[in-house]
Amino acid sequence: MPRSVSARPTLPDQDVRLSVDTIVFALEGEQLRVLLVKRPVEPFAGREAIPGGFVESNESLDAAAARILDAETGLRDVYLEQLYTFGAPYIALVRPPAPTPRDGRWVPMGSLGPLAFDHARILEFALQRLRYKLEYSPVGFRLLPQAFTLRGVQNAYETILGRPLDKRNFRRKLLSLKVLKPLARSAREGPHRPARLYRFEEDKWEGLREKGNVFVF
Amino acid sequence: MPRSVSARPTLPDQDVRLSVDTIVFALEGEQLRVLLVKRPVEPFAGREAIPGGFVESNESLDAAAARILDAETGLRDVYLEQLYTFGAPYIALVRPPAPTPRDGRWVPMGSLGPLAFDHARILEFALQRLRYKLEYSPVGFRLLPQAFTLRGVQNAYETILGRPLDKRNFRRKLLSLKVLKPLARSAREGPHRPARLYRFEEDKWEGLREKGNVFVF
DNA sequence: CCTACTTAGTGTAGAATCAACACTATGAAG
DNA sequence: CTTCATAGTGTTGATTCTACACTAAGTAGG
Repeated sequence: MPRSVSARPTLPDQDVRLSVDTIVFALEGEQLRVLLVKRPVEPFAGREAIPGGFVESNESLDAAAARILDAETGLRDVYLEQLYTFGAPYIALVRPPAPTPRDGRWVPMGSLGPLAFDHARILEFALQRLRYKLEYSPVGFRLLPQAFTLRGVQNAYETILGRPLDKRNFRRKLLSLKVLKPLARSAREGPHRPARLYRFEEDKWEGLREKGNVFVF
Repeated sequence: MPRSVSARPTLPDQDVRLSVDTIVFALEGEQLRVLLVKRPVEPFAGREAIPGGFVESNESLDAAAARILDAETGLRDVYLEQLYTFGAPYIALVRPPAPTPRDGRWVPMGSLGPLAFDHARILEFALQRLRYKLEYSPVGFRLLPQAFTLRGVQNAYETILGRPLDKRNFRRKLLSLKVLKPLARSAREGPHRPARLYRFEEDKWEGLREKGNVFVF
């Protein structure tokens, strides 16, 4: 299965090798300390760095992490955990109408068949990430058209989270963030009362987190 | 700088190559959909999979992700974000007394000098992770001795979070999780009233998240 | 044995936040 | 002008969070 690793970009061009870095924390009195080693070689010879090294062929990442940590610092038998379980780190979000892919097909998350590798687990994980991310970042709006209705946002959230949300509570909370700009035009679809359209104001979002503001449903 | 990538373990032994996988989400009506492609080659030929491919030498991960997505699905100009910013995915936690490393040295998080690569940013990120993780997982106890006092836990949390916590609120909340087992013995250090010792019960933690229980200070 | 010292350990009240809930307003279509 | 379907709006009770101060107990020293 794919694993999280890192490649040192400062390596010679020929063949990329994989490196694992390990951040070691310890508490000492009132301080949180981290273990650094001095690099004996270029690049950055002499600079302090997080312990890390290259994965050998046929070696698991877990094994490599343990081996390298031992080799570089002499530490062994410590609690070691992979910070992220999976290594395929890209998520893409597209706005509707979803483009028709030249190859591949769109599959509802609810009806996945058997997948290659451990891709099923990766997808599950990515969905989890997306859910968590909804709470503290504006990723949701990247899945919506530039102009959207409040109902549209709520639908998106409900779809992603997989549960219904209270309309009034949702609107109150969303609007209280003051990141949406009401547009002049309103949506006209169906023979019903059209809803107001909004636009997401990227810049207004900045600093919300610092102010302790979150967006949890 | 190191980047998040994944290695397909099913590759021939000789030289490991790097792959990037991209999960593409889109909303369609009431469904969250994901883009899958059929693998044309072994391993898992014919199986559906997340679009992904190998990074070329001298190619950045961002560039590789975009290139591969385009090549495999024809999608371009979508919002692409690296799920995790850094690729060094291991964090180790050691209990006091912190072992003396054969090489390297312990550095307080507060007084880091210049570091190799982008390790400063990685450390900052790891600390963030550790803080977040405190809230929903029992990692904190991995930094403490097997037997600890409530004050000890609070000190650890205060150190990691970098801010003082209310003693009574902290104890109430921690004990309400019912994951600590009081021990018979109590701590004897200093000429003062010794505090009760507790042990963390790993198994009691399981399922706390499901029950919607979190541990935020 | 008594006193002093220092940390352990405990409860409450007011504020803020969350969750549940139902009706009126408005535009389109016929 | 009536019908229909969705848009849009406040309040209340429950829960959770935060701020805050005193008594209890063990050790050490006289």
